[in-house]
Amino acid sequence: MTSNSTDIDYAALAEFRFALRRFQVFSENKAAEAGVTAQQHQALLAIRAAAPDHASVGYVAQRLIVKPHSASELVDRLEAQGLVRREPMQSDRRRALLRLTPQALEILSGLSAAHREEIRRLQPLLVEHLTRLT
Amino acid sequence: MTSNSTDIDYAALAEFRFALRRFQVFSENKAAEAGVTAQQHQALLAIRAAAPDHASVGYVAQRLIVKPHSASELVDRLEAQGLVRREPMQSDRRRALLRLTPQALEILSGLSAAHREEIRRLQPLLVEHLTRLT
DNA sequence: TGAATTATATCGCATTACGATATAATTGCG
DNA sequence: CGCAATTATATCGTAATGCGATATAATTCA
Repeated sequence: MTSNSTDIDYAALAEFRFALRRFQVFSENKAAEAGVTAQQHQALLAIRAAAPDHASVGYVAQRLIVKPHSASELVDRLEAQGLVRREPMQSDRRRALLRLTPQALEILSGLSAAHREEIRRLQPLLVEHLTRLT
Repeated sequence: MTSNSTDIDYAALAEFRFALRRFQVFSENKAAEAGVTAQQHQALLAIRAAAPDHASVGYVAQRLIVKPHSASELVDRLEAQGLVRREPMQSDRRRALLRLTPQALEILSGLSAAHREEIRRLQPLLVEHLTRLT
């Protein structure tokens, strides 16, 4: 019996998810080595990549796809670690403008370089999985 | 000033992570609609994709990259929901052979079809991000 | 101006993976 | 062969984190 396009290739799906999970574990481990959690790393990256003076708690919530109050708590923890500072935003005093400290910039630089290399390493595998599933 | 290969493209990294995060949220939502957590879905998929009679607690731990006792707890929860049964393994009585119930097979079938479609939809975007980072 | 909306924050809770530890079964070395 | 080491799984208490519900302050707009 031959397979057709409506058969589900569970093995291919499982392998794809395994590859994604390995990347996630790599990322968690690198973040931990740098002294932050994976979510904190993502927040630092989102803030760094935001347009100048556009990084706010709400912006972090949007980019990490978490509730605004969860982003607020995440930023609390980053602030407590000295990685982020909240400044009042001149244009809208409800919003907190988020700034990365030099320490955060250094951590993010190292993590980003490591991640870029890992993504380069995984790229062929991921593309192959994506192609197989398409 | 032009960029060189050692500059870090934070925006590209952030966009890639955002795309991955959207897929993760899609997956969590679909799993929740089907009455399971994302981890439970992954466990069902891993068990389904395993070689016949090779699915054990330890196998789930390997494929989900969690500690064996975490996999044991995950399987506890699946068993409590009637999605997995533990059978004693004839060849090694330390191991539990995991079997999916008909209900689990049905849930997994629906989730897998939805995920395959979403992966097809996201494929060009993910490949573009991967290419940009390479 | 006052009601509705938006942005952020606080509190208690539920979930879940983990470390430490335990137990049972299997393996392998002397 | 027999016991020590290893392997597989399970249990318990804990820590981390995102969420719902709720609160407060600032802004918008009818």
